[in-house]
Amino acid sequence: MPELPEVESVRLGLERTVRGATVARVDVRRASVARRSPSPFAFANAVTGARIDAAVRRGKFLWLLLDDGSLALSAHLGMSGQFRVHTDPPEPHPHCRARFTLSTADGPLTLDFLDQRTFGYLHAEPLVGTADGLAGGLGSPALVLPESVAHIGRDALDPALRRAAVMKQWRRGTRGIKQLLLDQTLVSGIGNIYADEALWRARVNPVTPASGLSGRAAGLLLDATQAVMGEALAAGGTSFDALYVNVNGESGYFDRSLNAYGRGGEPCLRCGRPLSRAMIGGRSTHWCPRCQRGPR
DNA sequence: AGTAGCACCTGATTGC
DNA sequence: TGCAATCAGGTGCTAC
Repeated sequence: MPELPEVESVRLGLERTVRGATVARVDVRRASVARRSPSPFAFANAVTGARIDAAVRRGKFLWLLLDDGSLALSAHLGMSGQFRVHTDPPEPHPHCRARFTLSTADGPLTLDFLDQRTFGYLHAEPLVGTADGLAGGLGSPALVLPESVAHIGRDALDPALRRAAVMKQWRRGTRGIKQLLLDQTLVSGIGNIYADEALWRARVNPVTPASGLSGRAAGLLLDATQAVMGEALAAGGTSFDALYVNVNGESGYFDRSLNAYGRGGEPCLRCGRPLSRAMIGGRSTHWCPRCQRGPR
């Protein structure tokens, strides 16, 4: 779930609460959470004793910079990951996959990584210099990213996102535009909810072959994507239930603003026609058959 | 090289 | 009531 606005809410929370703290102890409660590391012990050893300098994000990929950037503690929330911070730690929740005990100037702090569906992970890895996630262009500065994030494109709200390059990539593909929106190597951070919302807003049918999109339409779609995500971010993200919360366990309320996602059969808020719903590329997709006319 | 399909999981809900 | 099928906000590997 968590898409860019939700992950950004988590990043802000971590930045506020754990920046400057030192990792005193790591308890991996489910070995598979560290499956990208050689072993859970290797993961725990690598981060124990490290100081947290910053919380950084690209798209849905999140990492804590440790010890002046010598190491990244990467995290992906998958479908159901959460970070929760406690000053007075409860018994670990059944979905708690790892517990970090941090020491801070104000005393100990507990950071739990919860993940019901276990698609999320934690990883300790080096940072590598990369070219921009998007090819070409002049003067794109080398970026330092965790190894596992090196192939991910700039995120949709990154001011340095090269719009022209993204639109060109979109229009080159043979897949439907929805699948391209979800391709994290081109623009990152767009997930199934915001893809549907952006397409509805831009009045683009999800199965439109991307090659058939005019340059103007592609630009408007990118505008719509950024607008939707920006609004969701301002609202603290989208959540339908207790599965998606910030580090304090609070939910965002952008779900009140959804126009397409989850509204199959309900009237389009622009034209009143019932919205369609179907599986596209394995993901449930919602659109207005009148406002978002198909390619033919 | 680009793309479709599936695998990875748990839990809530729906339908028989 | 019980049990199976279906669905959920994501990514990455494999086989075409």
